[in-house]
Amino acid sequence: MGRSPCCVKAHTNKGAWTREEDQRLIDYIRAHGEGSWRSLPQAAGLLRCGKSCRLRWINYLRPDLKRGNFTDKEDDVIIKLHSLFGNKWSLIAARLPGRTDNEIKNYWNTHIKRKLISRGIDPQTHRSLNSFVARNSQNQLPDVDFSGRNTSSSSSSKKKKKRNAGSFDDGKGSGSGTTEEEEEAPKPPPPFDGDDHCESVNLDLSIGLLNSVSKQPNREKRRTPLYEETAASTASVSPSAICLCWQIGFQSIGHFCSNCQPASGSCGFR
DNA sequence: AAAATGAACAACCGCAGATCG
DNA sequence: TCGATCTGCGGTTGTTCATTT
Repeated sequence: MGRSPCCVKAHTNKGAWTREEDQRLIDYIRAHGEGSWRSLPQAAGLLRCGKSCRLRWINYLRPDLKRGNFTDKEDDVIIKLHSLFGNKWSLIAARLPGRTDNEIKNYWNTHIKRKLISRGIDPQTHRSLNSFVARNSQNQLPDVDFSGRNTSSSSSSKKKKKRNAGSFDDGKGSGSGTTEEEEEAPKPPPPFDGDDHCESVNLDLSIGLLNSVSKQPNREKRRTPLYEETAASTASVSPSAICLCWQIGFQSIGHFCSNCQPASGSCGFR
């Protein structure tokens, strides 16, 4: 589209980051802060694209990242938020402190999709697969798919994996996989029913919320701690907005928006 | 033991929107 | 107001490694 490339690709490294590159990036950001990604590589002495530096920092090096397994509650929050927002991974990540959109996206594609399918729930529509078949048989189109593609390569085999993340050992990969174990265990009837849940979701609300949040200037959004920003923007967007803290399970994981009363343990909007 | 397969996830790509001059 | 630039996002690809054949 006639845009200049984000960097001079002839002199940039690609692929896995080395420990030295990571350290350079960390040192530079500690000294100068985030931002100016385009000029950062040169300033930090890195032969990397600025975009690549940003991604590495955001997804892997940021000190506030919570590495390791996703908990059951995080699973549930992700599923519920996905039913509201679709593949808006950044919005979902904003509500899961310490998790990145990339991490959640990967986790969704590799774990949760299969989990939902095994429960008979369509991962995109969050409706029962049976109802999907039934509606198709009536010649009706399914609900709009946010991504419009089918990336699932589902397999029934569960493999226990232990990997080192990145290009070297930092301990990140050592803890993954609890949800896989859960999947193997015999499950009670699913606590989360796609149909029931979807019926309770006001799509107009979710769409309005999305637009409002996305209208905020990007740089402002980034400066604000994720969960604070989320609650504040949600509350400020619309005075009559419905607080989702309770619905999506914030309180069960110890997070409250400004509309909620932690002391009482109840949400004012509930 | 080797090859094939598939899962996991880091990293890349291209686009859209925001910002700047 | 407009074009150039920067940044962030979502989708996709590449790589590694565990498991299966």
